[in-house]
Amino acid sequence: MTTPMLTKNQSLVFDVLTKAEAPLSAYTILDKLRDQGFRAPLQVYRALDKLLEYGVVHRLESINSFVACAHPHEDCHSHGLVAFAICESCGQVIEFHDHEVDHRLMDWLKSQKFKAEKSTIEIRGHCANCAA
Amino acid sequence: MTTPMLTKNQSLVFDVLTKAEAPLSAYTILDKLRDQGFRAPLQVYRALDKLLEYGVVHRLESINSFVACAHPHEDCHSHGLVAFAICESCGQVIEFHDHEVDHRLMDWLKSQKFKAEKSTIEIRGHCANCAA
DNA sequence: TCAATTGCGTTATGCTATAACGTGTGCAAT
DNA sequence: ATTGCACACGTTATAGCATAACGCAATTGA
Repeated sequence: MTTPMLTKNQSLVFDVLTKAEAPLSAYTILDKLRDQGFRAPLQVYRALDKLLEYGVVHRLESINSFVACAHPHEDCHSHGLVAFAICESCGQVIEFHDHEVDHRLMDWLKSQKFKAEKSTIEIRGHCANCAA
Repeated sequence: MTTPMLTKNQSLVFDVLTKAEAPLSAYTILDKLRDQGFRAPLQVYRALDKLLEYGVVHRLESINSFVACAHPHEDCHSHGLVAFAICESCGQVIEFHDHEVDHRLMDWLKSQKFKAEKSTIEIRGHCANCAA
């Protein structure tokens, strides 16, 4: 999908996520944008919905947070499953695409006649820096 | 880990999950146990915490729900990663263990010097019955 | 006996997400 | 030009998920 021009709210939310060093919750984003006129959660969620749809932002289900896509120039939908390693100390996220994991899972789903639509692969732990 | 004797609350919660045909949220479990004397969310969450620790229940992060382990006689921790296919129509969950996906992800994590602690693999879509 | 641990019950609170309403703007079709 | 539509936006209210903090009771082991 080609990403269309972002609206003002979408740009504000995207910028906050891009500049962040770790995933942010919707309410954290809201707080960071109060000075820009944001007042309610829906303003954030609506922008996030679009950014997710465009594939430029990912949602991390296991920590109820959002992160800018680490590969902004490619289409995340085109390189299959996305996996995330999330450091529970520093919050850093490493994004990972692997066709082999992808194929293996898809083969299994096929054998179950299961039609996949959305997938989540998230590993929580500690990154190289934080693993004491 | 050997599962110790369950307490009364833990047994009640576990029974509800075992008899359910789909994952249940903590608040749904609470409602089902009001007749048994449950009054507050914490009673459910505390039982769930223990059941998760014992490995007899799984948490589905992407839908904020809980499901009894499909392989109650084995130790889910011993066969590596667990993956779930979740039907968005009927709610049915198929649990899946695959060493190849496991190894592949673990190798990648190792290459990143990332110490994995908890993992989530969840695929949402439609099961064979519900895929129109 | 005393202290430590564990489970339990209760109240209150905080965090996450969406429903439902209405407004304004741009744009295409008639 | 006006009508109708689609879309983004703003606001208030509410629903749904999860935990903090308190105190009590039972158990265990030094």
